[in-house]
Amino acid sequence: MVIIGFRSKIKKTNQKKKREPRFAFITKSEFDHLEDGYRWRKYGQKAVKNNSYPRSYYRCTNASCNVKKHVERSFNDSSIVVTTYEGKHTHFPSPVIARTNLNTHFGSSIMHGGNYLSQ
DNA sequence: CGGATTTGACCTGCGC
DNA sequence: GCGCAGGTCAAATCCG
Repeated sequence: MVIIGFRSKIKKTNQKKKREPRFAFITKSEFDHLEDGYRWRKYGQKAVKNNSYPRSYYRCTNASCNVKKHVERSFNDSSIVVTTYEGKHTHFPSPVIARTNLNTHFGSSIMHGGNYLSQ
């Protein structure tokens, strides 16, 4: 029996063609999945050496949205997670527009609006 | 039934 | 040239 569904996907070696700006946010929450107005789908998880906690990779579920989100736990405070957004939302915020009310529930979330992440 | 999630395996790039 | 690390995708599975 031959192996079906083999990885025969042709990927362009141009992966490093464009450098998208990255924005890092510090969010205080013990939950990795925070509702920021969009729906995220986890597509991978890898452990980081600097941190003893695994890093989660999320991607926007919208077809017109090519935004990626990386969620990593803080090394000193396991209650703090570092959310890094990569790319920009090119679609109208509507997937979770009704969930905006839920966003109010996250009053404990602090956002250090600072793009201290230098590319 | 659909959507979302999980884990494993594979690929690429870089360093020495 | 080879090895290592990091990153991503696919398929299968589960829940509401």
